[in-house]
Amino acid sequence: MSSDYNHKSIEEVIQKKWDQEKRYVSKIDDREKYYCLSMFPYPSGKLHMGHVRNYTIGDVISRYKRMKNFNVFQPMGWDAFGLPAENAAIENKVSPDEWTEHNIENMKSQLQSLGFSYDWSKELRTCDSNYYKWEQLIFKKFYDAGLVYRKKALVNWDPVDETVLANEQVIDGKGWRSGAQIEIKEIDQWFIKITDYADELLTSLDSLDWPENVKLMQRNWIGKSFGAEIEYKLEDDKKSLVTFSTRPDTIYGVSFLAISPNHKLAEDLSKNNKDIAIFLEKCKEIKAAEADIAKAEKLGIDTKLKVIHPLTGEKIPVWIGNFVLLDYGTGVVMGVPAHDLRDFEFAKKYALPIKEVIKNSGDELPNSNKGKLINSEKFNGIFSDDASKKIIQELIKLKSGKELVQFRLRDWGVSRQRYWGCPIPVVYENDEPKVVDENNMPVELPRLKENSLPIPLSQNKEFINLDESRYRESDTFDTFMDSSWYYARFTSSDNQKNIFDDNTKYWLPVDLYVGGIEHAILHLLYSRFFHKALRDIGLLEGDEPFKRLLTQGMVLKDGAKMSKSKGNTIDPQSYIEKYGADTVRLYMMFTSPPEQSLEWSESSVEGASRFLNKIWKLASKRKNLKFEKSFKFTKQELDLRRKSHLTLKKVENDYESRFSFNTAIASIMELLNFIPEDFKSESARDSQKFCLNEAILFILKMLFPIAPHISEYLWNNFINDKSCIETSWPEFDNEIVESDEFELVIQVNGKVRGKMHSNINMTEDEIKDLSLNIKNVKNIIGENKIKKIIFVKNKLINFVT
RNA sequence: GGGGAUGUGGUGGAAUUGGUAGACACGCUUGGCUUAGAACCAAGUGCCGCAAGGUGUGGGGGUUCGACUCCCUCCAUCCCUACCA
Repeated sequence: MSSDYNHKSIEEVIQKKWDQEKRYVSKIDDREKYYCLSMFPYPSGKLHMGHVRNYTIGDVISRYKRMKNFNVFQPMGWDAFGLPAENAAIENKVSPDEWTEHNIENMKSQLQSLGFSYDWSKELRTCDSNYYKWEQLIFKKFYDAGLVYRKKALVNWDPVDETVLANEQVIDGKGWRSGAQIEIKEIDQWFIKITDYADELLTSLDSLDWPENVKLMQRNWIGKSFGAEIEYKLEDDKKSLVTFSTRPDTIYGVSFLAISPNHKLAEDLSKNNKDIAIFLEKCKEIKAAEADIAKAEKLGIDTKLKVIHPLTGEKIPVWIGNFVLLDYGTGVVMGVPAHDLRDFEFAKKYALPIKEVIKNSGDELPNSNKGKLINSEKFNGIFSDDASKKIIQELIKLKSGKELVQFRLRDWGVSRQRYWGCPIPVVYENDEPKVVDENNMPVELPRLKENSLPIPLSQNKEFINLDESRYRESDTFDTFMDSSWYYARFTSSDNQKNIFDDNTKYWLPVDLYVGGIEHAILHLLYSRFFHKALRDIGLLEGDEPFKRLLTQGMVLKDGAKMSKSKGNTIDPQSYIEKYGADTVRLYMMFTSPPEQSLEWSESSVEGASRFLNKIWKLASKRKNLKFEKSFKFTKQELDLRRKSHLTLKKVENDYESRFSFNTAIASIMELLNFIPEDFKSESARDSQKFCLNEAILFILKMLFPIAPHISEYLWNNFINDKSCIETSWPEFDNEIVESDEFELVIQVNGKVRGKMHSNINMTEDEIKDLSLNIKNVKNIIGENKIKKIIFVKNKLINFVT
């Protein structure tokens, strides 16, 4: 064996071996299954550091689970539809499918060079008609189940390029290419009724082993709120405006109603009122994204209409407000300036009355706290919650309102006006939409003619026009549709006849899903919805797709997310070449815990490489020794054995329940540092050599999930039999781990004043006497009386004076 | 605007249940080896102080014998916000 650690040749040899053995092709067997999935990448061109981190975490856990005798399934594929392919086509004159194909090849070879244990036999890509024909079938089944409908919805329209823009393509209200002022336009689109499942999506979160913050985000996103629908009759008119409010207790504080600029009434009024028409035009300039609407200056215009307050009979003005969303509630807000910050600002700006109806001592206006009602006629003095109930009862009596549960969650608009996506399988016959028959699926995405730019399907006459009376839908699906069910299709991706099969039953649900925190809401919620809907259709079993979730933090450089526009990207490839896959993997796992963000540091990579070199030096020239009964261990030898077994125990816990790989690596490093120099020399006694070899054996096993190439290579050389490093995990010996000595901490008033080696069998009194005799402790206590002694067994004693 | 995180040495981070703050690593300093450098090896390294000791986990306040950890409050940074993936 060579004396230098040569990562290149080692990694090649080991990867070839895995390939020949087909080690990571998974089949159903008797062992407990473990489906470990990392979020598949969009094939943007090259792997970035976020991918490397994500996939290393998934691979470490997969390998560890394999050593623990689980039947592990870890597939990989490509989320291959999306906007960047179209952009690349426009910029570089390559067709989206060629560009995507090329990127996949490139990224696949990068993944392979990192030694991830994927079952490539199940690889899938969402842009294959073999994949998306099933997506079209799912759409049909959803349609048949009443989960699909058509509705007008808003899009960003670029009047110069004559195209719909994504939110990220709108910069400061202008189109990113044309620079034209974008408009908000309303067009017909397909929607999926995710709101039918709102309640279940909420309640079944409780059954999931997910990070609490992700569950909380989903709960808030679904946003179930209890409130009332309250009707305000328009003066001089039979019509009325209906508002939704979660705070009916503040109804006596209403000083205006605000309706959305997209509300039908607003549009009707604009026909005969120039000022309103101008105002609505102005509102159309604001980007449709929620954050932009919320940040924009709050503007309004008085419609001069008045409504009648259902309880007081007062006349209340109706305004149009640019901050009112049509999609949430009824598109009409009741303005209570005293108890809502937004309403307060609006009222101040337009000199509307502010009437306080909830009183808490010390609260300044505006405040949205609950409290006792004032200025509320017969409801005065009643507390908010109770008052809300009574007011709703009153409104019901007057036929002016009802109790209502409202969700913030909106139905999912899945239509996209793009080329590079899955065609929505619909044909219009005399303008009536009909979902395409299963026999006529897939509706294939038409290929581009050579050297032509991707045009939206709506402009592709050959594709669209079928005959005189029939034409195709020209929108494609949101790419979130593609990624909402891939976890299930992975299990049966080689089955051309059926969407799912027995393998699906065996492998699902995903036992661990690893991916970026940025997907906490949308992707994860859509997938959960898909799973439930597919269950109700009879295609899948179980209530949830992902049993356990690990959300990894971002990789940062100079405190910011790595991105091309900031020019702070680091290309993993050069590091893989220079230091090898094992070093890159080790670095990634060592630098910070998986859920935290990771700050890239150049020099720490070298540190990781140095550590592997040390392991190589220690292990490459040794052969394992079997335990001999004749060994009589010295204290120093026993100390090393204890350290080895303790480390094993800690690392197992870190892998198993905490996913705390950085601390696992730190303790392996500690063990390595702990080995006495003379144990390594040629002249060491056999019992010393045994203790050293035991440490090496453990180190190789513990390090394998993280740095598999070097560990397996050294293992094959070190161990005298033909055993495979990946098939077992060593067991620690509790008798060796336990020690009857510990270091006692002695405190005076909670401050450490001394330490002492103690035996676990010592009584509190013995410890007390010994501690009080320590010079420093004596000095600090001095003349003071000891009022109290806190004694924590096998840990500390604290004298309170 | 709403929602979710994070904040500890020069740097990445550790402290798992309220019980020794700074493990492990990077960097730096000094020394060894070397013609020189790289690599490697040894020692040191939160801050103030010669020392005794004091002080220290974003700021301020609180609970406790004891707080990075629990509570209140303020500040800063990052992520998501429904057409980026």
